[in-house]
Amino acid sequence: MDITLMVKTAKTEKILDAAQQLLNAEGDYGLTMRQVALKTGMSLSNVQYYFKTRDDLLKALADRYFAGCLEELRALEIARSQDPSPRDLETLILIFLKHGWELSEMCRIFREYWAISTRNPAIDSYVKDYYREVASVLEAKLRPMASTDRGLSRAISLFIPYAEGYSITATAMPADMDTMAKTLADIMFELLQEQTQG
Amino acid sequence: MDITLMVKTAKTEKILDAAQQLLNAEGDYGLTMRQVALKTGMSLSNVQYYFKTRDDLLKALADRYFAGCLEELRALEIARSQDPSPRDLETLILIFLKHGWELSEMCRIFREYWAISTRNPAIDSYVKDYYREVASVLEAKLRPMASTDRGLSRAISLFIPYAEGYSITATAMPADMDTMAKTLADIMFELLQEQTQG
DNA sequence: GTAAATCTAGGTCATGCGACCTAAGCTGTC
DNA sequence: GACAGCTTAGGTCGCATGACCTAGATTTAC
Repeated sequence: MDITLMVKTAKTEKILDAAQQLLNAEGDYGLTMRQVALKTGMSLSNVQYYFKTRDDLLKALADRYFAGCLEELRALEIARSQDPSPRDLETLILIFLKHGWELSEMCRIFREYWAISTRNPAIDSYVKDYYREVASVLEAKLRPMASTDRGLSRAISLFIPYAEGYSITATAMPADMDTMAKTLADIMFELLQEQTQG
Repeated sequence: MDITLMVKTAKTEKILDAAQQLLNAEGDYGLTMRQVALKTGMSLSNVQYYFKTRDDLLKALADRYFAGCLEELRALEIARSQDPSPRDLETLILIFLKHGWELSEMCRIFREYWAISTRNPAIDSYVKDYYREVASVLEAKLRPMASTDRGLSRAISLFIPYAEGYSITATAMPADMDTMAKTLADIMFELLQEQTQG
């Protein structure tokens, strides 16, 4: 086994971990090569040995981060009762909404990427691909419950934007989280069950 | 009439205009006192005379910006036909979704504020107040179509997060804008028309 | 007309940044 | 055990930033 590669990987991961913490706590411009060096206990030039430029680091971090989020999403199981009901969806929906309500680390980091992607084509591409993949994964998960592709497609195209937007607006909306989880579950269930084109 | 005040207001507005352009084009950290000075043709210290610190400028800009957005929203009229139908809502919904699809200047600037608000309590407060006011304005506009407060509240708590999230995910979703506008109009109409508690 | 306020300009300061360069130390190979 | 490639450290460079200071110009008030 190649020890060198292990060490290299370990250091790289250590740098990315520190970078992620900084992005979460200090934002885009709080993530500097020097702060990463400080946080990892490495010298600046050593960090720069593994990531030649800040942009390289930013891209590698985005790559790893989005991949991790997708893995987490893929691991999510949807409870399926014998008799399909909106309840099956509610649990899934609540997981997403809770993230947003608590402004989890994930939400904070995504806010940064949304802003960065506005001016960084590489990151923009990562973000776009990420959401496409989220849609694809959810599509696969919900397909067993869906009567038509059209209903499935609409249910997903409703849910993903809602969940992302919820993480921004949650605490300012009149209806509370449980109410909205139920509401959304009912709506999505209906979309998934639709038999004819409306 | 107080000429001094007029001049002061004019310069202040000029600075805020430049700051807004910078925030839109270059993001949070592209908005520097020096760049504002350059853009307005003023000296750095003159800009700093009107806004002592960068943070003051950022807060004043947010204040003006959100107020402007709300004014725009209040000016929006909802077409009401004799016979209420989802169509009445669709036009309104499309206005919001188009902003997101085209990643308008407004969307870009909001992305910055979402990120900034994560680490700046003053801006966070502006953002929260803004969305509360958006909810309140929409509530007033849609109330004539609503049968129950509960339905109204849920319709709004569905729409606002969706619209914000749509500006992020739009181009990655399987269903297109027109389809989703129709879908959302139907859903909101149903929520507004609901007679009994679900 | 003069004194006070408002406004404008120029300059300086310490700080932090990314990129780059050079020279060591380490490690595994032949 | 020598050599080559990978790894680490220290230092420097030019640049941009926000905050601050001082002084001069302009306007307003009395």
